[in-house]
Amino acid sequence: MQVKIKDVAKHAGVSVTTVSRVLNGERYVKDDLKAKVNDAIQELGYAPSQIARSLVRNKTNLIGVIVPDLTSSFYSTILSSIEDMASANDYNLLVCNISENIDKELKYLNVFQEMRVEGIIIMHEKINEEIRHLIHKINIPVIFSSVKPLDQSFASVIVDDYQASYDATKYLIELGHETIGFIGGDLQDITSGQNRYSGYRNAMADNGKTLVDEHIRFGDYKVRSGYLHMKELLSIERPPTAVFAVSDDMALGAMNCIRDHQLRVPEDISVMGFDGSLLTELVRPTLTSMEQPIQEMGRATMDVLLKQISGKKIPTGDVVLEHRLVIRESCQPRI
Amino acid sequence: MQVKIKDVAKHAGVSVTTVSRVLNGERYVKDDLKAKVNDAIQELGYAPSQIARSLVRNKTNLIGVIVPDLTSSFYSTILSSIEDMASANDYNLLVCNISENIDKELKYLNVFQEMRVEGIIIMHEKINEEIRHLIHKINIPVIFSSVKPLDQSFASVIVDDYQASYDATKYLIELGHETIGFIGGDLQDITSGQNRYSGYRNAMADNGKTLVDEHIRFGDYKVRSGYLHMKELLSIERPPTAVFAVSDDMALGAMNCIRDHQLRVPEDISVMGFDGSLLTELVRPTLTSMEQPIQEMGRATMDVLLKQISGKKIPTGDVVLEHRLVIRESCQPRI
DNA sequence: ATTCGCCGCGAAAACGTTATATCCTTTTCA
DNA sequence: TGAAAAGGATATAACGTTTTCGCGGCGAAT
Repeated sequence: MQVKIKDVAKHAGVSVTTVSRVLNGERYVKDDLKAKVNDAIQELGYAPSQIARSLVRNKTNLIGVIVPDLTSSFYSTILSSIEDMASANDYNLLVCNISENIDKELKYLNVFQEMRVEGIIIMHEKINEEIRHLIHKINIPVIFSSVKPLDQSFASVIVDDYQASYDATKYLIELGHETIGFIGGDLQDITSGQNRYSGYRNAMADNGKTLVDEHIRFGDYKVRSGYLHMKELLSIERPPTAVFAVSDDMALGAMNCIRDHQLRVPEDISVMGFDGSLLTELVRPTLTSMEQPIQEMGRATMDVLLKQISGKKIPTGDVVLEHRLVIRESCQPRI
Repeated sequence: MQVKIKDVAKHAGVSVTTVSRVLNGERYVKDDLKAKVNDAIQELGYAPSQIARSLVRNKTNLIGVIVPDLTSSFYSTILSSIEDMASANDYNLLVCNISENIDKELKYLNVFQEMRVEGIIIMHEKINEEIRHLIHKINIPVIFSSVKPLDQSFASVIVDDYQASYDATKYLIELGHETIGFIGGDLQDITSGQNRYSGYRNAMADNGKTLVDEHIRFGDYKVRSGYLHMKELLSIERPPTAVFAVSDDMALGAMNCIRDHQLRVPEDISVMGFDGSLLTELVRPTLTSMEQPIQEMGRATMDVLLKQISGKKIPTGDVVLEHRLVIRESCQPRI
């Protein structure tokens, strides 16, 4: 059986209350007693039970995180940054990896509620009515990181996806490309689906480029999806000279596909990514990408959440971070 | 304030005990009462407090995980697999990302103890005396995943790193390579440092290849490290015609370096990786690699840990999984 | 007809902490 | 000098559950 505060008290010859005082660094304990208590703690190897502590303090120092895919470079980087911030603020992370598994998400939201987590971070926006309702019901601060759900009542930390996509497309246009393929995300996603698509459309239209239906495809942000859609783009009569994929993973897939068709990036086709994940520097050619400040996104997420938890309501629901075009090797002027 | 079991009891007109019985699916509750209780739970939106439950049951359903680097494809894949198994067995994961930060590890081990986690998973082997001592002291089942520390008293799930490395090297030898560069890990690591190095050495010696000091280098498993060490290998007079890096990340770094020097993989230099991470299929050329069964490793880890937790002591401390050479494009016969 | 055992329920005692109330000292200050 | 304030310690009541125990009622077995 674990040693408990009572044992420490007995061993040190003081009351339980005094031990508790020493543990929590309160005043009103003389140094000699404090020393005796600390010795006892040391000797018995006592570690206070956070469970009991949480119960009486009504505070768990727990934060629940729902990640769509742990193995994705993008999400794991955000998570890593979130973990740093959490640890620095003495919060612990309960993580759930829902790989497209909607049931698991529902289950975990319940677990989070039962565990009395103080806040919840969600990194995807495909929330159905049931989940939306549940989130509202449980009355725990929730923040969306890197995505923004339709429901305006939820806080979120994002970039301006529309503008970022607009800027990325514009850059390709400025390089002289007349035809620019687009590999988008799920149109049911507002943030990364619709907004990025609109940005692309409007940049094209504003600059007098015609939108070709054949050049526009929608994937699921993953490498394989980028590969397959690129294959389709290459199969049409006059493939675009540049391709904008709304995730680095899909951009990588596209690059691989292009190479597998004996074409070169960027000489034959320029490829632009989105996210600024670690991948961009690991692949050859290095990937020009519309970068989200991933690290900062994690930090900002925790920042806002911690404020929500401590009761300081955030004035606006959204924190919009700056996107940044990082030019590497995968895009070049149209010759 | 949260609604509690007492409120449910009052609302349903029964005793607290009865509500608890319904919650835990015990017998001895008549159907009509059960229905009334369930209605009350529904109406009040009651979720039982795991905190209180844990306290009285002396069981938290929590498992602590210490990951060296969340952003690494290898670790995040193991973690993802561990999470799946945990979730399936109604366990929740408390994750800690220690990026070379030894203090953070110490801190988290304490947190794990205070949180009364039922088991701890550690994915690195650089544990110093203090940590070793602490782990022994806290008396919670601990298992090492993908690594095996010197201390034989700890359980672990690994591959036979020596043999895997031996086999990988032998494959390169069989391809006709006379000179094979080696980019190893930290020699202070038993599993991935020493064992893999010995495997390489012995495979070379057993097949009459001379070991060239200049061809042997030691990195830190990361992409950048592979790049830098490959640069050194390329700077010597007669670079090896094949290179074996003991992580896929380093192998990728090596490939990038080779390409940046206007050489081709595998035509000029063959590159062999280790791990079988997702990267292997994402890069071009695809990476031949000595694959660890990453998914299974996560599963086996949880499997053993759960048995340890339930008190069924595991006969042997180690579970050794099968490694497998997966031949892709990055290695070819020496011409 | 009495005992025995299972049902079906509730009251109350845990679980390991912190918070509250209380009590005795000692110090401070008018 | 006396009263109030502050310091130092304790006993006890929470916190929200599960578990133990006990107590009727009822059918079956003795």
